[in-house]
Amino acid sequence: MTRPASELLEKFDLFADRDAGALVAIAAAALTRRVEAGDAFFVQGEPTACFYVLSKGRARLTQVTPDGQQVVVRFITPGEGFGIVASLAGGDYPLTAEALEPAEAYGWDGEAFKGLMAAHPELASRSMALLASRMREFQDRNRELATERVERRIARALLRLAGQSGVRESGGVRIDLPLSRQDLAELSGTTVFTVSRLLSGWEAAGIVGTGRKRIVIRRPHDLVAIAEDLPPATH
Amino acid sequence: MTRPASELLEKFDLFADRDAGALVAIAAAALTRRVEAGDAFFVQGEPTACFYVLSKGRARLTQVTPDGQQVVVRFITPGEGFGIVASLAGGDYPLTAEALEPAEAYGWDGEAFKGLMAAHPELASRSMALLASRMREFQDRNRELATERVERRIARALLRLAGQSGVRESGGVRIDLPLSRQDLAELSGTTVFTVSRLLSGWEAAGIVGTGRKRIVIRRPHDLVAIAEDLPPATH
DNA sequence: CGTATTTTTGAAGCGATTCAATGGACGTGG
DNA sequence: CCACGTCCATTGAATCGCTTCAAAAATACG
Repeated sequence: MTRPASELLEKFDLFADRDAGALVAIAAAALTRRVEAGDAFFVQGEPTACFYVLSKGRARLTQVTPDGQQVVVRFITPGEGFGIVASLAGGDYPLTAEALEPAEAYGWDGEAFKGLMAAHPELASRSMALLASRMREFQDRNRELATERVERRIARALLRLAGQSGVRESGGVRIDLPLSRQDLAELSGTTVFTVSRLLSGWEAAGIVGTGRKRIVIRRPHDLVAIAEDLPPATH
Repeated sequence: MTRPASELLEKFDLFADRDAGALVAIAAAALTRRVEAGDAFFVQGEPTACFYVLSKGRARLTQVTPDGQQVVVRFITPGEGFGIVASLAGGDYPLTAEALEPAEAYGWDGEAFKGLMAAHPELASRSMALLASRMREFQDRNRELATERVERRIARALLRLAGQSGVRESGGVRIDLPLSRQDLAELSGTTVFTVSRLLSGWEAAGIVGTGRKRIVIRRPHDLVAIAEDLPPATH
């Protein structure tokens, strides 16, 4: 277990604006953890240990229902935290954090993190703002799941992913994640089949380009039109 | 704007275990607000002002989509807080808090609340634990909306409401809220019609008793069986 | 007692799922 | 480098759960 250099922490939203002393203290309490592609930082149901901030790689948060159905909660890219809810509420991890590629994260023991927040109130307030913004995401997704049709939900999911992990590329924005149709289905509450059908349609219309675990948004505007249920723009 | 007596605050989870001095300071920063049945503490889209804890009455948190569809986010009973997310994340209120009966709440200005949390770290940690547990609720509801059928979702919604506002009564547990079929539909992501049909069926089976804005759970066990998709118990 | 709101019920239709089977991409080992 | 096995993606056809719309019944309220 090595410790991250305090300078590395500055890059992360959660620790931004902290003074050097605070960063050193935060870094001193951290541990570094490396995980292979396919392995998990933590698994749903095991007792809560750490809160993490991803430094390298990508991860996927999933939840499985008692009867084995899986839901993708969100994807994590470097700089984002995961396991916050668990480390604050205690109990067991409510979800699984799996590395999609070789990944590395800094972790803090629940108690250590609480101690740090007590010592650095600004850290506490940032954590709460982070939690609050995640709450909004969830509220929005809830509303979407409750009121919108699959097509719009998938369009929205793609746009969100593009915002989070999109990279500009010749002819569009590529979603820089190993994103299968299955993932997309579990993210938007539908089935692989429906996702496949819709993406095929969009590809034929030139709105997206697809490949195995690969999606490029060629006409973001048209995708927004679908997400917002606007009349499709004429070309 | 009167101020609540500090003794009154003790009853609330959020302020439990605070010492007398802290309670006095918290009470001093509070304002009391009374609202008529049907009126709102705040409306979705208006700039964030206060975080509230309900002291009397019932309230309902709703969100409307851009195209006018409404979703019920949750019901609030005395002792529960609302507007937390907004007061921490800032910006506009993401939802509307409407009183279902004459209601009263203690409120704290966003800045004041942050100040109190800085001064009383235990309050901050409780707030975070509260946020975290709300997060879990949302995650769960998300998963349900994504994977379960309407019947199970409604059964779950009823059980949750019974846990929150249930009162024992001859022949079952009554949900002590003015709960319309419409509310239940907007809470579980379906239509009034489907809710009405299912409740009629359950009533015929003796699982629930219904009335206008009134629901009594007569056989909680059977409702759990539906929620968990177990084989129905034989009688 | 009349009006407004809430609830129920029926019939028709569709969006999305389910299941089965095929097709294509990738990586690995010979 | 090709051949194989595995995983991922596609497509079609059948089905069903739920919604939609229309209309009537029940309940509460002034």
